Amino acid sequence: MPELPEAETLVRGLRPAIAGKTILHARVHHADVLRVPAARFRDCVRGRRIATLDRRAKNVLLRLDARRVLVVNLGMTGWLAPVGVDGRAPPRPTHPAITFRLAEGGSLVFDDVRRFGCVECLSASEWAERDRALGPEPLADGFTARVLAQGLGRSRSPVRSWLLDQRRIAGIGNIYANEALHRAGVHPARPARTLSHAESARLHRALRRVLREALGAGGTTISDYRNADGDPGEFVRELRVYGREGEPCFRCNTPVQRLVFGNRSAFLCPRCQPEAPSTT
DNA sequence: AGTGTATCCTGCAGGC
DNA sequence: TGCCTGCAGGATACAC
Repeated sequence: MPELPEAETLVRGLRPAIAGKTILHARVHHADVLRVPAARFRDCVRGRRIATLDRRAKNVLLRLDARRVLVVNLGMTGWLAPVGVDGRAPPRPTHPAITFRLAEGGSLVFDDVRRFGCVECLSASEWAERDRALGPEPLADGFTARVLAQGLGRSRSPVRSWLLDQRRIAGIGNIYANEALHRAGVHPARPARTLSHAESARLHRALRRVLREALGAGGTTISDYRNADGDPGEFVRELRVYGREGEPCFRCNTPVQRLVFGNRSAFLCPRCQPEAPSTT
């Protein structure tokens, strides 16, 4: 569910409510979202102050004291809900996996229906190693059209698969990969290195634009995603291909096609996104 | 270096 | 009403 815009929206909503607070203790309802034994996890976070909240790729980062980082990968249905913090009353989490009780009152609940999410308490060096393995942030200043073109140029994999690979570029998921490819007029199955300069420049623009617009709309909610206030994202209204199989392309009226490769659905307009390279 | 497949888990929609 | 299948925003491991 959550890609970069959803994780970022969640962090922005959580920050004022959670930053500066202290974790009294953690209660583990479902240990399968952890990667270490529950007792070790609880010891790692107990009594720690949450200095700041950040995002990297699709991960929510809670920077704790003692140089520890609580890394929350939201998976498909993960959500962080501030419950009873500063007198707020968002919708109750339905499938709590971890509850962080806060010393100042209330708690932060990691809620996850499918439990594909993952919560880890890492040392500074463990996090640094993880961080290094992730590709560049697509909205950062350093992510230029040239950086994208160079990355694409080295790979034979389908460009949609390339975009989903967090080691190559961070934070892109299936929705925004498909939406950016449609806006750029690039077929998702095209081998990455066959994109022309014009195409990779268009893809660069489309990616940044789609991510920024989605951020402005508070992300995309298909069914589960909620921000820190429990509200859905509005970008679903702006989707041009994702989930629109058989419906007309907004640009040319050709029915949107669904393809399956890399074990995931790809959505495209066969007319606007030709299989052969184009230079226009 | 690729790709297809399976896995983790729950819920929902659609067909019968 | 129930039962079945397929599908879902993610990430990983495996064999080929």
